[in-house]
Amino acid sequence: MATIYQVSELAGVSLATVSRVMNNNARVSENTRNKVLAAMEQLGYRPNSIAQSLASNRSNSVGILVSELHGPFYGEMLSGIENECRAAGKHVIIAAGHSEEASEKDGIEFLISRSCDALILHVEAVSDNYLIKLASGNMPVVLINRFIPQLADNCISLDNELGGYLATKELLQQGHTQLAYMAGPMWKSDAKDRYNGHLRAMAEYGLSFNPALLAEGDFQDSSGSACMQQLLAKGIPFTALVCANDEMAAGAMEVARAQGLNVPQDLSIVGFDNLILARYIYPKLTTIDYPIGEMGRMAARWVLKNIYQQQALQLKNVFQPVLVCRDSASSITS
Amino acid sequence: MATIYQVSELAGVSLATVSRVMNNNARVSENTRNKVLAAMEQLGYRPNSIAQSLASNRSNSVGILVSELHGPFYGEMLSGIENECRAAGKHVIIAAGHSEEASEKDGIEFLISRSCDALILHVEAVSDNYLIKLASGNMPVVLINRFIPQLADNCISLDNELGGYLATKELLQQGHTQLAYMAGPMWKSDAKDRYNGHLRAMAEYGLSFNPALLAEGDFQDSSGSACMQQLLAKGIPFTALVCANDEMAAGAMEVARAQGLNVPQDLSIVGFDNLILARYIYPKLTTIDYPIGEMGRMAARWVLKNIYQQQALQLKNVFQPVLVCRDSASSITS
DNA sequence: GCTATAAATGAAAGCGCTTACATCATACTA
DNA sequence: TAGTATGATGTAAGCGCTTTCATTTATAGC
Repeated sequence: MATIYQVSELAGVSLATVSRVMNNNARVSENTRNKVLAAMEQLGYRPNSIAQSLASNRSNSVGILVSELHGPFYGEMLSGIENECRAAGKHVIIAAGHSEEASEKDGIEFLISRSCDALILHVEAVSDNYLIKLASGNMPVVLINRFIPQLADNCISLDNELGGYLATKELLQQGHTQLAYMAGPMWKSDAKDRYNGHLRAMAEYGLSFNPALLAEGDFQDSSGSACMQQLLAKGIPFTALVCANDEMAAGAMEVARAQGLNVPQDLSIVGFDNLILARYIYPKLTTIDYPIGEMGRMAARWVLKNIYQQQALQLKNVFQPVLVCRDSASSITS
Repeated sequence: MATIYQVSELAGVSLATVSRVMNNNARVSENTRNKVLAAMEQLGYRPNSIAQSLASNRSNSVGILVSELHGPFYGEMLSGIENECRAAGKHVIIAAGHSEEASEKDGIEFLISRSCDALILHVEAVSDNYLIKLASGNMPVVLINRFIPQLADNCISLDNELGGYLATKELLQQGHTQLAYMAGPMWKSDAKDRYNGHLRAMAEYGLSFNPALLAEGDFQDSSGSACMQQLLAKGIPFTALVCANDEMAAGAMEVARAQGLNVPQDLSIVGFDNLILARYIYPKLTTIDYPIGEMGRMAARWVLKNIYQQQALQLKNVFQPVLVCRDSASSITS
């Protein structure tokens, strides 16, 4: 690999000059610039970005931490971020936190040690305080899917409470009065918020919620199946089920079908997230759209604007969920 | 951020010694080691990996290029790689190539300039020659889902031809004789191989394939729907359909249902890949398992063994696809 | 005790860049 | 024409590490 030194030699200039034409941040005469470019071309020169980072203390790369690399949710988010960054000539370094505190911290430290210019984090296990402290350092931080009042400007979040409310309201409007709720792990704020939205809608319609019809899963489809079994086993009738995410809804639907329940005739189901799979499931899932790709893009824009001086960009911190009507929920037929 | 120099000062040793205890690659007396560790602890020292990379010309990170960051397929693969790497203390830098030649090359060059120790590539648009040339340089390269004879050792691939064969054979064994085939884009080698496997199975059963019952899609679900419409529009009867991947199968199934066809009673469908969604679809999709997560892990192991000297690891280059029987294919009922 | 050998440590030269500062033409101003 | 901006380029000091080589110190043999 050619170095800047060889380029400067071939072009007959100093390395400072080569650096200048590379970075385009100081005047260089048309003539020398051309000589340098020709030399670069001839040598197939590619700047060593590690050396650039070390010298400039900037890396042109943004660090991203997600809980998992697989799964439809994170893929969409990563894709949104990467698209936006690449278009701006920035690169991404990705680590996974696996929803465990130690692992999340470890990932964050790795990204920092990698001299990222900013961090985009989707973290769940780490505490608010840790993040507040982190953000008070030199490393710019953006939080996705988490809202911390003291860091409001750095948070790109969804109004989960509203989402839970909308999901439930849809069912209520269709005349259902006996609803079950399948929650995510309640220690996660999004799971709790969605549940609170549910309760608000219920209250608004003057319905009291039967705690026996609440099941807590872990956002995976298998727990959706398990929870559904639990709920049915209780023998308390319900005509509608709101699930805290699509994957659990899919698991639940499978069990329902296995037990001879028709969806939506016997049981209406509403999900949350609007994953791709919501369209594949049969019947197609009515759900709440979570614009995670767009939110990823927005987090990237936050970085572009605040770190890379792209002033023109418009930012938006809180996204509104929207109901997507498909086939899994219908008005009560009995 | 503390530097190695501050640590050495606090511990009262030279920076060379600090470096030695960090890297654990030279003898340091128990006594000094403890002093250094204590100093590190006290300062909250984290080595700057950029500087480490520049000095050592090793980065402890492996570069990964995938076509897309979203989608169930790549997520699984990335996850497999990341898990294996992280367990070994290596990190991943990810770029997307978007199946376009320029973009793939650009991504590869970025990863190289980032001083990755090795590259794991899932590329489609770039030529064999380019890859052969790349691999002949200093940068170790592993190819996933692509087989190039000259680079056989560096390829982790699936026997796609066998997969196509197995999918078709399953249908043939169930008594179907009128089969349609929905291919992926034929310029991609995996699409072609799968199709060839289909032809082999047909030939083995003494059936000639009717070219009118071949449709070429692009591996997306929307093209699955479009192709299905085309096929049905021709009015040539067929009782079974083999799809070159699950997503197209999902699209096709939707159209079939819309046209009043019951799966599998009226039409048997077999997919390929065994994505998560294959389990969610109704009826559950019979398909060919593509162990992409496992293959990602294997690619990572290749790197660990060949680059990071973890000799003990066992490698495997070619994976065998396996039929997964579910509900979308059944013996002919008429 | 004194040398031969090995173990522990330090000094210093990079790795490939960026960037503050110095230098040298050239073009204006008065 | 001297004096001064101004633009173009070069010089050299780092950035925070690794690693070679030299030096010092401990260990052992006799």
